[in-house]
Amino acid sequence: MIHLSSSNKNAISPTRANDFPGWYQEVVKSAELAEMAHVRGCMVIKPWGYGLWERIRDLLDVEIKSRGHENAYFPMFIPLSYIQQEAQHVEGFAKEMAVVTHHRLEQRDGALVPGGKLDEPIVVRPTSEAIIGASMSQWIQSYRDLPLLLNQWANVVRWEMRPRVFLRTSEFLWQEGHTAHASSQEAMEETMEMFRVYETFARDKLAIPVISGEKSQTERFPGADRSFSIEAMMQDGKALQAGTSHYLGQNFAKSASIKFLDSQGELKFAFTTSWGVSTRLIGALIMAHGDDDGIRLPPTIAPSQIVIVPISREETTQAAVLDYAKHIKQLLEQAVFSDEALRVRLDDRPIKSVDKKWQWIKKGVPIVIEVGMRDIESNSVSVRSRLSIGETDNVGIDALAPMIENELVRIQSTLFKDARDFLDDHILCDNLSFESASSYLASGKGFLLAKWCGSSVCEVGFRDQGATLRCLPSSLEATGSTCVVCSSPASQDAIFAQSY
RNA sequence: CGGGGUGUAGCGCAGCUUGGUUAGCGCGCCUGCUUUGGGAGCAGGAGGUCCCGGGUUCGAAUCCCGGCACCCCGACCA
Repeated sequence: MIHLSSSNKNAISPTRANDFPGWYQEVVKSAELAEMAHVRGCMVIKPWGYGLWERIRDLLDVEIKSRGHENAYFPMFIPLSYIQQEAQHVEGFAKEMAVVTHHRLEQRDGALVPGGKLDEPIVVRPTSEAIIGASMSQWIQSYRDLPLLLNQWANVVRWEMRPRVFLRTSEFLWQEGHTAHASSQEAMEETMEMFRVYETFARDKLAIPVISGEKSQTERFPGADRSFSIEAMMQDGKALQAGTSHYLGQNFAKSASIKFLDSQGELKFAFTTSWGVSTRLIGALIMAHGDDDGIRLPPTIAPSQIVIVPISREETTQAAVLDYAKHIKQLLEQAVFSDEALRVRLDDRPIKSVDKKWQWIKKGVPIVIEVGMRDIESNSVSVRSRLSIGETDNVGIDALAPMIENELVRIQSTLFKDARDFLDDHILCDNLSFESASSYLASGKGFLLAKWCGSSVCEVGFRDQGATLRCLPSSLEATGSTCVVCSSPASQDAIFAQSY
């Protein structure tokens, strides 16, 4: 190992410890992931950030399709009357709906003003249950038409009060699955199946450990009978809902009239589900894995896993170094990580190599390979892992491909392990008094795993501490036997935390 | 929509309290030389409606009034 780092200076500031929100924004900016657009609450997703979304999309799309779902596309404009059909749905989304009321602009006194008022206002989809339900009602007549398994990759709009890039923007990208089934049991199985897909995806692809569980009644999706979420922990101890799966029962079937004749000739309402993850996952990646030098990307998700930086300041050697770099690129593209060929990028931009190095570190590329004349002469390269940016490893070409494959595996598993250790270290599961639990939650340093009696009064017992009931975990058990809020006998386990 | 904060070069900021040369600094950018496996050095250079509008004044980045935007903390949420 050669130690090259001559200073303790971080690539970005502030640090996580000094100012976590400021750090988050600086990571987004310095990694060129996105920037806020001039339209309030909207973001411009830049190529590197969109590359992350493309990875998420491509990997998840395989999982979705392999379970029999087909992609389709529905309009982003929804007639107001469709939205009005499901009462809970209306209540949940009305406050954040963008409404289109005109269909034309007119010149008036030198300014463009809306003209052509619509008879019925159109809302921009905040989610597509309503409009997909309308199609489902036409497409489904018989039990032979079921199950109907759809998914769409789309943008949605929710007029948010307090936008934060990737975490809460007025427009965001997501995937929304919508299915209809003949029986409650089958719909419930679908809900759980996709829930497990998200849980596994977060763990194996994003390297983010999650706590999965059912949402309480008050936290449920508007219009759902049951909602399930995966909750990830950010490095400031707050929870981030990273994916949801909903069992909608017959609520939307009734409001959209999704009916079918069963095998006995009886007309019945279908049972529907919906499930989604969004560009918020990129925010989760940042806050789960980032360090004080920027984002750190799990190799599975990195748009480029390896960046090769040629080092050749003398013009006479540039061609040779570039050729060598291309050779290394070809060599590595034969190697494999997670059943895919390595994604290798050669950075031959005409800027200083040391600047390139720092740029890629801030962008979270798992491995940067630096090559120069010295490497050519010794038939080797310098390998710098994102896990230890201050050192490089000199690796002979013969050993390079397997070494890189191993290092990518190590990075993927280390990021997951570190995140899991952090999660484990920041879940308090002692049997606390209400006062102790309150002060712990108010500090915002982690999750509380505690017993809950199930009452909606106790559910919001930590409202003053800024904490809510995140989910009722399916695989964790709290100590004690009484409700952390009211002290009456309780059997349900609950995760309380501050959240994004 | 409440409470606080901030708007000055691409980015980060100083100057404002107590109005007074040509508005500065660091980083970045451009040119040249030096350096040449490392977040380099020297010299020169480009880049500003000091958020917008009004007011006070001989004179406003600075004081006053009114807007707007962004950030942080709440209420709301993927």
